[in-house]
Amino acid sequence: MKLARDFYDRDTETVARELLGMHLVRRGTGAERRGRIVEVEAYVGAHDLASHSSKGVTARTRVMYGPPGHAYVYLIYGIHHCLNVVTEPEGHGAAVLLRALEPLSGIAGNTRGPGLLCRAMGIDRSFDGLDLSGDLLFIEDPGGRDAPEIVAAPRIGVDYAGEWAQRPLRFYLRDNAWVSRRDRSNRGRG
DNA sequence: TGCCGGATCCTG
DNA sequence: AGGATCCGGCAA
Repeated sequence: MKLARDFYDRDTETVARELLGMHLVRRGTGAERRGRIVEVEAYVGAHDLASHSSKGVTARTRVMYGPPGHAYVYLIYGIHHCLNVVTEPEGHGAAVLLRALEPLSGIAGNTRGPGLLCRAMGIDRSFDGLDLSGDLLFIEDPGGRDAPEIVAAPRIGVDYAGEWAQRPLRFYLRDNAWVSRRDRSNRGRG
């Protein structure tokens, strides 16, 4: 069933881990597009120097600081879109970046990587601020699954963030073929 | 108002 | 290894 707002209104690392294995569902454009979330990153709040919210409340981060259970979508390098889901109570400035999907149905193209994920799911900046309790874009718990084996690793592309760059806030399903990058070292399981 | 650089991806 | 290509954030 569709995840309710209280799922998102919790500790960001917990939400990130629990999102692994959930289904991201996109409707409103022909056949339903559905993929299994296999890789995420947690951006835990304004004190997290890798997070856009560390700049404070601005036009761009307004949605991140808004209520949980909404989409935060931004444009990166002028080309690609990235999809996040806002977590924790309003005013906290935290979100989980969805980095890769295992295609399940209705998906054409690559879903390994946040930009490719958005392209395959038909998500752009018009989705910024969208309420995930609606029918256009939401996350569903497929139920009936065992607890997945999760690997924790440093986040990708945040080397500018000092010690926060090293924090193991990237999570993915161990041995899943759809994860965007393979680690050389399998550190930080958990 | 101008400039710098990025939570990426593709090609060479 | 480097280019694409837009816009947010900050300095002036």
